[in-house]
Amino acid sequence: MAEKITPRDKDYSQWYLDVIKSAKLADHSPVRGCMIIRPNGYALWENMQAGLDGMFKETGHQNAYFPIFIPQSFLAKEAEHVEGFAKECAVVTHSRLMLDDEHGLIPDPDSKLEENLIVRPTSETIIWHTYSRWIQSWRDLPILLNQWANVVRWEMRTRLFLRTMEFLWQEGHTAHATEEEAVEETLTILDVYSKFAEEYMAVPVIRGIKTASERFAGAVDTYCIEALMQDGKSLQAGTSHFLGQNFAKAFDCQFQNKNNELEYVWATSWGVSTRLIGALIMVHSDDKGLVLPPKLAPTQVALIPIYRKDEERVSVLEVASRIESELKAAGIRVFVDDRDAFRPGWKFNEYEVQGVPVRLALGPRDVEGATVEVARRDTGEKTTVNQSDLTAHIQELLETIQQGLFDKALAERESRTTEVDSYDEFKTVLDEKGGFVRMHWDGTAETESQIKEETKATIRCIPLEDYDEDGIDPVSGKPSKGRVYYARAY
RNA sequence: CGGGGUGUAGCGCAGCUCGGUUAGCGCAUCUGCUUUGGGAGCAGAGGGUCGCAGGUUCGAAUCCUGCCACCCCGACCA
Repeated sequence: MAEKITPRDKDYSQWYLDVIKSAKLADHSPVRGCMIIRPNGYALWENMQAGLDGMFKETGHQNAYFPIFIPQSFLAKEAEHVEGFAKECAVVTHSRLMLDDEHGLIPDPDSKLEENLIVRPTSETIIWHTYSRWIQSWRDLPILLNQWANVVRWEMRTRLFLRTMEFLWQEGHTAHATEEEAVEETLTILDVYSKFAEEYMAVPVIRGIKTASERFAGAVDTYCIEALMQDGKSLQAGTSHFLGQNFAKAFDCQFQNKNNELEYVWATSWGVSTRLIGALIMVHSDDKGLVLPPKLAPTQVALIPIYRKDEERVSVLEVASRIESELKAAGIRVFVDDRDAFRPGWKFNEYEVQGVPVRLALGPRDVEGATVEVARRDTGEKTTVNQSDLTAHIQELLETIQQGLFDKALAERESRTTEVDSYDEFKTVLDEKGGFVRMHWDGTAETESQIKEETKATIRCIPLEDYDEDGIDPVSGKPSKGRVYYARAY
């Protein structure tokens, strides 16, 4: 691909799309708002799934699968839930097509369904319908399930990975006997999400709770992790909801507790999606293309053999293959690109654009001196390493890169987080610097929506850490219990 | 749904104002030779119902009418 990537400071959105395109992560589909996830993108998703899935299982969850179609009547049962999702549902009304002389292929009017089916925008309704049949006693609780699935939300404006009409995600749905246990579950998952974001994705996150206006439709409380992108905008990277007894009441899901009383079941739901890939791109990548953290990179090390004559080819490939075995034995995901159809320079560029953390070059000079050229994707730094030290060196380097990416992202976020005590300063910071702005909030929806209207900034969250501090909301002049995180967001 | 714009090769575009004979350019693709330590060079080749449907005309990518699709801004978006 001879395509140039638009620099970030010229056009950030275009840069984002260029990175995705040149790293071959995804394509636009013939259907507006949908995306084709290409092998490079899907491999990344598989690594994310593997990491998260392991953590879910460690915390006692099991996977299950519920159907993609939900009876329309189910969606009507929880009032706030309907309001939140009704405007963005794909509806199935017919079961077959027929050939019409005038119009060609049309839905067969005779096949109209008795009840419309909704393509799930999320699965609370069908799952709580099911739970109401599974749960009778406190002995049936808790239920700790997760499912990996696709969902559809008919969005007006879409962007690859960040907001698509169909996306892949995991959704956890748990049922508990007590409020305390459900709240604890919500927070356990928030921990899992922050740990995953920070340790695997190398993306630092703010953990917090959403205000009423940003809350999930049907939740009592929505906890979230928020990450700051390089353009100073915030991205909600994961949410964990305490649903109270709302869905249990809507689906009549009661159990007999230890006191022999009937009680509604307490619920949580939580999810992260392919949007995480968008976050990953926007936090680490640069004007040369994708930059991936080693823990999630499908290929951690790309080895490029260099040769001219046939006898060089033989000797170089022999060493390359030995290095490949050694690295693989150490659990490193290495790929030897011995394709003759492409030249070394082209390959160097290819792996840079695709974000492979470490590139090795091995030519006749190296074979002679028993060395390898090692290049880092994140810093561009090149060194020459003795073949005998290579495996240990790479292992250490991958950890260094992983940590380096996190440290850099954290430093960036900290430098872009500003505490302000006046509305004027708030606006100035937002326009000139972007990022998170920590300001006192009086806790009212009025102030929140006034600020949103005037500045397009929203309260990303009320943070769980560093919150308690009495003060005054500079917009309303009313007392405040602490500083919240404001930002313009995706 | 309101405002603006665009449909010509896989992708990006020119040509349209002022109709004319074989519709062109860049990238990509294919073949051959030379190349290979940072996106190779040269030579040749393949690839098009000009968004769709009508109309005007000897003749339409070009003019007229209708339709369709997509994009941008706004509205909307847990």
